[in-house]
Amino acid sequence: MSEPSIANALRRPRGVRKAAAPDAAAGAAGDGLPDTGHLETLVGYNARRAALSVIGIFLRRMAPFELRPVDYSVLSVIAHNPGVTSRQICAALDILPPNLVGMVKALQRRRLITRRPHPSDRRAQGLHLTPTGERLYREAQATASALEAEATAALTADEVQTLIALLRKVYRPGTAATGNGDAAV
Amino acid sequence: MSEPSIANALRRPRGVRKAAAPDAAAGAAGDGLPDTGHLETLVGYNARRAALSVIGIFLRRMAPFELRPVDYSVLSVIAHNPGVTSRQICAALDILPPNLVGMVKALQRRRLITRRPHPSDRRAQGLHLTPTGERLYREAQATASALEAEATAALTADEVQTLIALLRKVYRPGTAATGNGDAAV
DNA sequence: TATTGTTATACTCTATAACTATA
DNA sequence: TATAGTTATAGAGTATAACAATA
Repeated sequence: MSEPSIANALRRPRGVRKAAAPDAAAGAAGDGLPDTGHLETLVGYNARRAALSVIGIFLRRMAPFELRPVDYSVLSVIAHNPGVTSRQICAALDILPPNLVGMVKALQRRRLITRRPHPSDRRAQGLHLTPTGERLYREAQATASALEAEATAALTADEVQTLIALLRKVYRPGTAATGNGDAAV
Repeated sequence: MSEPSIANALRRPRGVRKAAAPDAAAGAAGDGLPDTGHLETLVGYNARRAALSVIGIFLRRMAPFELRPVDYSVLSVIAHNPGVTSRQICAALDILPPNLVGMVKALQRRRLITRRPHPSDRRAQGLHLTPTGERLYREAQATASALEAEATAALTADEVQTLIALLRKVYRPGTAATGNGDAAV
């Protein structure tokens, strides 16, 4: 109820360039950008900026589908796990149950997903993509791949794989991630 | 007023492990975690998770100083740019001016920073750390370094530098970042 | 006319409590 | 007693409009 939220602790930067100076007060106010050198040595700061950069591109490219990153994530989990329950999605994406309700409702209202009785638990309901949802998800997934390529245009394919592997070692220290997320190590 | 915010577009995941399955509906509800393999191939998803992981550690370790990431960033910019103006901080950290006002007020109320008339612009005021602010920032900076080491414990020093360089190439494609953020290339 | 800093405020996102139906 | 899903709501973060003082 009071803990500063982890997710909202991320700020959103736009175009910091390089403008180091021993004293920023010289000259008129608003001259050049102040030095952020120290912050740029921190993995947290750089990871946040990179994430927000990619998300900015995501929002722009996914706008035609009216899918925010979280909506795409939910659709993706349902697409690859037909019959998955809300509870499972919450656990996988770390969404709190009350906050997922509205998203599922909205996707259902758009006729992208349906809910069917769970085979063995009458409390739960399995989520599935509708044919419309499958079509839209297929296009969205292609767009996501294209957008990722755009976001990482400055990197080689090998560098992208290295980057992903290193990021996983940060947030999932146990797993010795080496590759593309399917097999290997 | 209506555009989905970029910063809040980041969600906060916690402990996704690996539990691929062709159909998640089998078994009782809430069995294992559904497959998130596709999402894990995306730089955006992984960067977000890594950033949130580091931020979680940051919040815990910085709690004694009562500094959120944004507060630490603001203090850091002031510390390394004495006399910097609010406007410059906003530009460097991409904070909107109305949202910085409260932070500056709070830091001032805690006697960590002071505001002095700007030498050449009577509209602006230069921000400076107080001796108290300098002491606290020094400790906070040491804690930030320690916390970064903790957050990247699974990586070698070289891997950390590689990771930072690659992240910079994502959010700052122009700059051929190679090293530690001070000099080089 | 443009900019710095500010107030007020609306909107979005995140988190907690509490309830129901079922296990 | 515990869990899936839900409602309601509190709290934190992000965004825009508009203003006074100064450039």
